Amino acid sequence: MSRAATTSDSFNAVAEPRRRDILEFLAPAERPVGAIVDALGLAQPSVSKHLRVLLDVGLVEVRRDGRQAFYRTNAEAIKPVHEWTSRFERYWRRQLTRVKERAERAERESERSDKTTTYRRKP
Amino acid sequence: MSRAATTSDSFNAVAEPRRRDILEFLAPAERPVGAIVDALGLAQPSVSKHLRVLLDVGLVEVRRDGRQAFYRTNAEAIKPVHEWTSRFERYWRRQLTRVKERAERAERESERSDKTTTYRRKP
DNA sequence: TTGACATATTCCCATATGGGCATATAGTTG
DNA sequence: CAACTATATGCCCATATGGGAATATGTCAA
Repeated sequence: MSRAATTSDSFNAVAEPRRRDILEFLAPAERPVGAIVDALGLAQPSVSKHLRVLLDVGLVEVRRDGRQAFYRTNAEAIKPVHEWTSRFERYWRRQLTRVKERAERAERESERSDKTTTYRRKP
Repeated sequence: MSRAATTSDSFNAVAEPRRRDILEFLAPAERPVGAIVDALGLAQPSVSKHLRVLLDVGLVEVRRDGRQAFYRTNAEAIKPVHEWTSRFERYWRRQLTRVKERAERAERESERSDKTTTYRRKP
């Protein structure tokens, strides 16, 4: 079935670096498409397409005035992502604690070796 | 150039619903691959592939013991995503305020019509 | 060594982009 | 109406998946 459509949810829409840039740019105040093009140095069609995706998932809103289209970030649509990541807050806090304890322990006991090892890619 | 590789960053890795499920499942404690397969009802090869992606971006860690591989969520790798979304917190708070004010105003003044309209897709 | 068990890889395929470029749509102005 | 401006779409193409099935790799037990 291939990949899920970016059009379906905020998580996918936000996975695109350029779209994140656009969202940041449009968060303080609404801007016409041309301003985004100038500010981010992207091609106009490209910006329109990204805006289309963002609009489809509700991450931005538009206000048309004459031949211009003023877009603006709809911050509320980012909340779901924020909330999802928040569920892990307790865990990374806990991990930090563990790391600290481990460091202090290592400082006390000079040396030792574990039977099992924990790997992490791309160190 | 096509789409950015999911392998490159947490944002893309987390865009996959199944991978989010896996991360949640592995957050409380490490689990062997088989446990994930059973718990989420996914095919074993599929799980291995998702774990591979998560491992590449550092979202999980492995501890090998015999023929089993115990995976565990590395919550800290989710922080960047959390922090990025946090930058919009002030905006959605502000928006909520605006919405509330608008509602109260509407309650007072019976009717009125705006010159410009704000659209949102897929209402 | 052989066979069972736990994971990881590889192949193949259908689908979804994202970028570049050209063109279609409006809305504006002379 | 014609020329111009601001955006939106359509096309084509290279690339990255994700799932399913089959197979490879590694480990343990008899």
